[in-house]
Amino acid sequence: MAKLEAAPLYQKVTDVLIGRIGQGQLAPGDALPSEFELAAELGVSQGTVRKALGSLESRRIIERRQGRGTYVAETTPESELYHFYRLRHADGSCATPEPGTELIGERPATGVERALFEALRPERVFVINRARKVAGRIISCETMILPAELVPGLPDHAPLPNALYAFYQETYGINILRAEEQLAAKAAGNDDARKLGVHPAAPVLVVERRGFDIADRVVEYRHSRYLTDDLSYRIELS
Amino acid sequence: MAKLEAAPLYQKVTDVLIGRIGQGQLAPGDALPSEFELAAELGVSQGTVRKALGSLESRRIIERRQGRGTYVAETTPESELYHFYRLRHADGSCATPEPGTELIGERPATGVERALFEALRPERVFVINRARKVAGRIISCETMILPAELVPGLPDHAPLPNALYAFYQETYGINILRAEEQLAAKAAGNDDARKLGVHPAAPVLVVERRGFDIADRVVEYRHSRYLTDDLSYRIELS
DNA sequence: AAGTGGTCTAGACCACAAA
DNA sequence: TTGTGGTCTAGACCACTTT
Repeated sequence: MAKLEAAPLYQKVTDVLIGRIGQGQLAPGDALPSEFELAAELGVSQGTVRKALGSLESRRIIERRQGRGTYVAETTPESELYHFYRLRHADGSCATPEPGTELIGERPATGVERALFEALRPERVFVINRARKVAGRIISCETMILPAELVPGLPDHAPLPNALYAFYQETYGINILRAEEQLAAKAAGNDDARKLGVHPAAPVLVVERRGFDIADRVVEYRHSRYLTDDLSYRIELS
Repeated sequence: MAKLEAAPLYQKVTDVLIGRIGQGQLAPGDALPSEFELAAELGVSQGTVRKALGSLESRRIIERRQGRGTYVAETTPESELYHFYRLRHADGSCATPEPGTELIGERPATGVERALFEALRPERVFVINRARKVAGRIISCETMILPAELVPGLPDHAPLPNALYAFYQETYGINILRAEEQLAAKAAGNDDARKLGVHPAAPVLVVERRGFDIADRVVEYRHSRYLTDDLSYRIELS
């Protein structure tokens, strides 16, 4: 016999809900139907719906509050800052960034970029270059690259807010749920040294990030260079 | 009325099992009783035991295999290498390290160290200094500090194996489940430059790590310096 | 065939939030 | 008071592994 019905029921429920959220049928902040309503609608028991909702909650796609209901997760500037923004002072407190310079451009995607955004294979990309300060001193310069069709009219929103991921979500319904990063210590080099106001041989922390959306597609590539003389990049491995 | 019975039943079941594993009553590799046996023994339903086991599995404290049973997780050198060892080649493959120099010492704990290992407040600590190579070239030097009472007779095991966390577990029953890290790019400085064979101004990736055991106590402090000219430190944020 | 974990159901009761 | 999610139970059946 061929192997049919391989996926468990709760997985199908999960997929249905991810589909609705991904398509914008359920927007961030919206309430989901109650467990019993979903169960009736999808023809499964409440326990099965619960298991699916639990899985979505653990992936921070939804939020559940006893007595209130279940809601599509919103990326608030505060929560975003603490999830993917890792820069901290020596005492462990968040090194809140201030806006510096910003530059937004559009150009055709290179072959490398089309391979990177393989699920979307964009013709064109937007490129954001920006620098940020902490306590008045420039501490980072970053380059963000996004498929143009995902974020139409991006330059119209300049200057972009500090918490970019919350902005992507509010404006374009793009929800970055996880990221893969490669870190290295490098000499600044001439360009970055000028932007950061340091010597070209000064060590900088170079972070390459790929940001993945709800469907696990790469939707943002980010190349950041940080000055970590007084700050550190704090992460947790588990 | 005072707030009693605050913790849900499955949480208590989880705690009981963590206790048994933490005390060595159940050692890595051991099979747990079946769900029904645990349920009968603890006076709860099988579903409640399942929820507790699911929580332990998601924290990688146990492993469950359909048809086989439930086992206390073993940190194999392979799995450890990929969980907490983050160094990768440019193509994404694991940069398998080779042994370099190694030096183990013992000394009284400083005040800072007693504060760091606050749950244990050790009188003495072991200090491991070692360098490692990739493709014949020294790429890291690391300092590990552990409370002496946790790892008695540590120097007798020299030279220590490459996968230290698996060694801690097999030899001392210490299971490091998660870690917090602070990363920064710094100039090598004279000492590290000599150890790593680079110029004192060369950029190195400095990683400070606190390793937490099953009871969420800090059991290892690690200070690593990596050369990231050809390698990168790869992590996932979620 | 026997025993294990994996899925699914149905229903009870509790805790919390809002009207 | 009503409706929501949170906990807990009891039992059915399935899938996998070992004997």
